[in-house]
Amino acid sequence: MENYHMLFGATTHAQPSSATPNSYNFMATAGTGTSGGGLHDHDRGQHSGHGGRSSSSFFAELSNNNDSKDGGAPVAADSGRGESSAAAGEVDRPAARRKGDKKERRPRYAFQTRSQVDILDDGYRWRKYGQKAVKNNKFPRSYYRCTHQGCNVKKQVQRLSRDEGVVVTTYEGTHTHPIEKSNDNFEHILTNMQIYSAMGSTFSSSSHNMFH
DNA sequence: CGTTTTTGACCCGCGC
DNA sequence: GCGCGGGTCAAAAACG
Repeated sequence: MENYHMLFGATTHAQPSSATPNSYNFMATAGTGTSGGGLHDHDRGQHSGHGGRSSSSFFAELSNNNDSKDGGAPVAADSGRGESSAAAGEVDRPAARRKGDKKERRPRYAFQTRSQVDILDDGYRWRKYGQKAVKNNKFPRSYYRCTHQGCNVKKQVQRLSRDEGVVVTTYEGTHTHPIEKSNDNFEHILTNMQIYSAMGSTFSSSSHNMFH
């Protein structure tokens, strides 16, 4: 891979924000509240609020547990995974994990950015665990997961085939650990970004429509 | 040498 | 019941 990894301003790849203000479309989806009801917000947004508002405020949580099938991705807990351990010893099968489990909240946040690079550095460390091509898009979708132990936050990045410059990043879950890198970085983005339109819950109707 | 990326296979829910 | 579409895993390669 290339080595543009650092911050935004420093990287040459990042388009000079001076001339072109990055445009960001921000939206949020509800989080799979399987158990219905529930969904307390609690306060997990403890991101070291040094300075002004913490980044969590940016990801306002939208809990519209409406009925109507959830969005295009049934993101149930990660059970499944039968895997090829067949011959190997005994890996207990999945199953046994339904019912009213209390820990099923997994909010999803998505926002659209206009940038040359797919991966925006949000201060966390991500490990790519998959890449798949989706049907109405020319570019593949990349799946990342937070490397921190116990942090099951996932993120997927996809670029629109239509506009190469538009990248859709979808976060899933909430980080349960402080950010490794400086937060300023992110704040800087926030400051520079312009939220054009916040899409409501309607977004989750079907993923196909959205990217097409 | 450890960690992350790559990449094909597998799995699962849903629609037909 | 099968096929499609999408998400995940895991082994090996790549990278530092």
